[in-house]
Amino acid sequence: MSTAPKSDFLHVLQERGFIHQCSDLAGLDEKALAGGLTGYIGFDCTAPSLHVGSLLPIMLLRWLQKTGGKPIVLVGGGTTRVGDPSGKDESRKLLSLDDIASNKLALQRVFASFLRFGEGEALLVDNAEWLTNLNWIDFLREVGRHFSVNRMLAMDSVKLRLERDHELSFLEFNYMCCQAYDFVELSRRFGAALQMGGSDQWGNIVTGIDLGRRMGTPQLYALTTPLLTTASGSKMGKTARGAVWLSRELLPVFDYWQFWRNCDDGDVGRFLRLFTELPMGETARLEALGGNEINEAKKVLATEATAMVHGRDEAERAAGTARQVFEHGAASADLPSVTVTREEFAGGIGVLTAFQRAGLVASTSEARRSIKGGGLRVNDAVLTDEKAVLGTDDLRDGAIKLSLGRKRHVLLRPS
RNA sequence: GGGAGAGUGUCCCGAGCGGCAAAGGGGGCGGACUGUAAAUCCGCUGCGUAAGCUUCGAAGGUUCGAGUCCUUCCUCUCCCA
Repeated sequence: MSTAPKSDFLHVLQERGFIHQCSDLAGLDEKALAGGLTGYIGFDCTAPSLHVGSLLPIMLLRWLQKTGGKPIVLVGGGTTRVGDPSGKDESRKLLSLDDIASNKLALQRVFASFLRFGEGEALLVDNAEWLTNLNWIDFLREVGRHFSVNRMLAMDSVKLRLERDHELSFLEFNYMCCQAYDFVELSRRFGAALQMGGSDQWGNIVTGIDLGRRMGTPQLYALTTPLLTTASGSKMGKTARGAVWLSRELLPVFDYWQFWRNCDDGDVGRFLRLFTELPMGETARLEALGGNEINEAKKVLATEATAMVHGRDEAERAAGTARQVFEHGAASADLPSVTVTREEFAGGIGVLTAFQRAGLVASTSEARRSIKGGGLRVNDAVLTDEKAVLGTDDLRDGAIKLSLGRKRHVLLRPS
């Protein structure tokens, strides 16, 4: 880290704070400078979409492409079939092949907004292509003999387990080997020289480099990002309502915008650097805003980060909706909405049911409690009667505005 | 294979003489104060618009009554082999 990187790629990553560890910064810099650096990151397809927790690695691939490199998204179609052992106490149900396939599609869709795919551009490959056809004995003879158990035992992830006498299953041990082998395959097939990932992936990546050396690939490199926690110390991307998804089917664009808008003051600068592509001068200016003014920075952050995933138009619209709702205290037709059938509406809907239907509370019992605490509002009026029934009289511009607290609003419309 | 211990409110940790919808935290949500922030203070945190119903690893049993006692089973941890 003594000398500043010369390549655009590493220069950007360093000044924006993406780099936690690198196996050989100078060597990688040379390689990037020579042009055509191919790097990849692996993603499991266990979930129906990606959430903000994966955003950091995604940004790495994006920067790689922007600075002239070639990013590869490695989908863990093969490894997912085995089941990642790290999700331990849950009885890990094996995902059906159909689920894996549909999750993979969703993954593709998310990446489409971050990377350019096509001839000579970004690539999306599935490790099922080579992993599922492996023969156990052949694999042991050709690849397995290169793994040094001595080395693997010395790795932090393994060592910790052993020292604490925690069990480490053979499957887990092999998961690491699969990942290492992926690196070699990607090097051979596509000339990938760099694998990136979160700091927890360090051991796995380095094992891949080691395997590559023994199996005669060109020099491989590792680069990891810092583990991202919020200023209040919690893990990023999980809220009580669930993960902050990157696809609008799972999380409305407005809610995504709100997620960024509501970040801690202390996170603004870092997030601007990591999750937007604003020039450093601009991020520094915004970060320096104090007191009330920091809110302007948060709006910029929210809009920029949202634009990256959902497009500029959608982001601006979310910003506009927020302005109406929070700064003018008005309803907005663009708030997330939930529809109920006309017949149901005609008969009158109890408020408890209405709020549950809107997804603002999980159960009618919870709705009841929230009413006692004064947290629910109908058309901006605090709700006090849990027996109240909503009907046509409550419609304002064809919808009823239901609110939970100051921030969460949903429109209920008859359809 | 032998011995010791543990699994509690579907977020986590964690008390629980046979009367328990179950102490206490953390987290989360809501309210007040603010700036849609942080900190602080207060409230809520099983389902059910009622009666009531269902929770303490699983299944049985004892009892008017079981998280608590008995039996079997499952899972995890520790010690010996």
